[in-house]
Amino acid sequence: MVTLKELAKILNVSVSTVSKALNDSPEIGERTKTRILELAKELNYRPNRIAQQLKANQTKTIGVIIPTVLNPFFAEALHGIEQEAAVSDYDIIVCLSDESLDKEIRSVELLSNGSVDGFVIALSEETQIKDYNKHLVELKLQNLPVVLFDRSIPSFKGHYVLVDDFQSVYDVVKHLIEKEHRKHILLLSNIEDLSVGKRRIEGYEEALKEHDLTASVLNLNRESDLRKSIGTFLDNNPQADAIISIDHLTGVIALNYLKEGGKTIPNDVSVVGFGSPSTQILTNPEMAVIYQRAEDMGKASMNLLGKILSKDKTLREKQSLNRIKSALLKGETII
Amino acid sequence: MVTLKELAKILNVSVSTVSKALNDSPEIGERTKTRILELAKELNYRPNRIAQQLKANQTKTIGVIIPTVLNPFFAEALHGIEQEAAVSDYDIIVCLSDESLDKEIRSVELLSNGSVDGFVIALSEETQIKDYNKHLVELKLQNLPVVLFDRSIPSFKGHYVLVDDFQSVYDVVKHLIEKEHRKHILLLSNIEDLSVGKRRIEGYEEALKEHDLTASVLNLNRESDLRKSIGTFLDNNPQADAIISIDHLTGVIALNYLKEGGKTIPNDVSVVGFGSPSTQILTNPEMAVIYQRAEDMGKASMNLLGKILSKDKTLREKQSLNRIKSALLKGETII
DNA sequence: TTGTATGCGTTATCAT
DNA sequence: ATGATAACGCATACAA
Repeated sequence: MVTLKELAKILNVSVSTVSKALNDSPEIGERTKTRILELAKELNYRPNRIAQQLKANQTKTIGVIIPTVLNPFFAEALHGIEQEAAVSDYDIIVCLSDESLDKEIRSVELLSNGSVDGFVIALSEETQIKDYNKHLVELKLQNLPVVLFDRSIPSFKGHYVLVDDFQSVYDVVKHLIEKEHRKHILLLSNIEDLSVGKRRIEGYEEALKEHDLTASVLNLNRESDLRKSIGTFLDNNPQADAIISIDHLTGVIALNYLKEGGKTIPNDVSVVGFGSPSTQILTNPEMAVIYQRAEDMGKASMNLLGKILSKDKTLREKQSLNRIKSALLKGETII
Repeated sequence: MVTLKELAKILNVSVSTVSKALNDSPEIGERTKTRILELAKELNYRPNRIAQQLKANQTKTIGVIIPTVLNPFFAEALHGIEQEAAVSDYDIIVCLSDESLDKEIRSVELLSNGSVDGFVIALSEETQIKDYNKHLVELKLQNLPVVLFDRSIPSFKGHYVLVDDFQSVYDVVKHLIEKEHRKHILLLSNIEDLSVGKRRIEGYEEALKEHDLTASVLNLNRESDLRKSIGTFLDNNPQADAIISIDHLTGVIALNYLKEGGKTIPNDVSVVGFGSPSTQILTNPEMAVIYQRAEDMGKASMNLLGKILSKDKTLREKQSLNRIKSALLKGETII
């Protein structure tokens, strides 16, 4: 890597002159400026980012911790985060928790040592179940801003980006009942342990209750053979005229199963799932989906974090704090 | 952030003593060591990663540049990369090229300024089409190791992690012909512009040629309405008794279309697609898939890069190079 | 056993 | 207009 020092040596000027010239400081004369600029270009000089980060006490990097990237929802969210980060010149460091609290904690610790300026996190399933918050509190203590999205835990108050899962399912079920005159609506889930799952099921139950219909929920979270379980469930509920799936998978499976059983979709049975347009293309007729705007949530989260980072005085506080620290260490007195 | 300096101040020892103690140097006495360790723990001291990186001229971070994370193949590959990186204590910075050469170049430039120790890259479609390699050559020049996976370009020689796409498709088609006695095998593709797409189509054509069968390929790369195009194509080829899809999408669509048209899968028509087990769960009966071991490729790529990084003398060279540089700058003579 | 000095590459303050 | 110096936080060769 070409450094300032080398440029300075070659041109017989001081390092600070080179630095100022490259930063287009008005202090430097035009002639020397061009000389320096030209050489820098020729040698393809690029300021060492790490050194800049150390100096500025700022990394322009965000830590992103999500459960997995295999789930299309998080893949899309990550895409949104990356896009939004790019426009603000932020890099993202990605860690995957695999739905494990332990890995999540380790990732937080790994990155909260100066590696990043802030975090965008989707909590792991285990974190939610255990309602564990110490690692998040620790970040707060260190003045590292965090934005949580999609999943929340009661014990931690902070910046959240969430959609109203209760309302969205409630609305859909209400529509099925009132507009499509459905009376036997089944709910399929493999995410009932998650906060979003719970909320969605509540929305379903509430809508049914208001119309004096009975709820029928199939929980598959720890099920391995999804298709078999769903098949059995559907066979046991032949009167079903609507299915609502609250994840991105069970709806597709149910729809295929029903079609194979000779049902016409959506005439005989309405099938509504969660997901995004890319989920829909896989079924024919296209399954109705509650459009989970994962990408938008990602963007919104990153955007929020960016605002916090720029507005927050944390940065300036850090800077001045450092001055104070230095002074104290030298034994000076602070006014 | 708590620093060495602060710990030193509090305990009335020097910074280097603290540093050595925390790195468990045998130079330091047991008593002082424990004192220091305890305080460090109490104040939750964590070495500033950026400073360490600057000092060591090494970031323990890998730049990952992939076209997108919305395509399950790359999502899985990323997952593999992350896993493998984690075991070697590497962080990964992820950039998405969106299949654009321009974004890919920018990402490379963004990260090749000391931010990362090496790269794992899946080239963008545009990069492949244009056979552009300057940014990669530039990395070589800077001694930044690169591992490319899944997609190759003729003009760049370097570390590649690829699967034999020709062979895999060739084998499958041969099997369809010889074992399942299929005679009218259609190929569906929406990736014919990519190197992998080309190779797969060649494998298909070769196998057909050897049996004197005629190839029939549907290229959909720039098609917007996949389902409609596929439907028309299938309608125009009613004699088809096998479909091979060389991407992760068109096979699923074709299978659903055929089933709806009353065909029995796989009795009437065999359908084989590309993808992974998670693709299969979406269709019923499960579509046969050529298992694209995306995760393994990701792991292999990262693993290879890790080996290059550790074995390569680059590091030591860098170190000694720095000494030499320093010496030269001071005007000293090198022996 | 502990401390001093130096350097990683950059930027900013203060002299000249 | 240019340069010397210090500082960011850490690690290490060298002194004591």
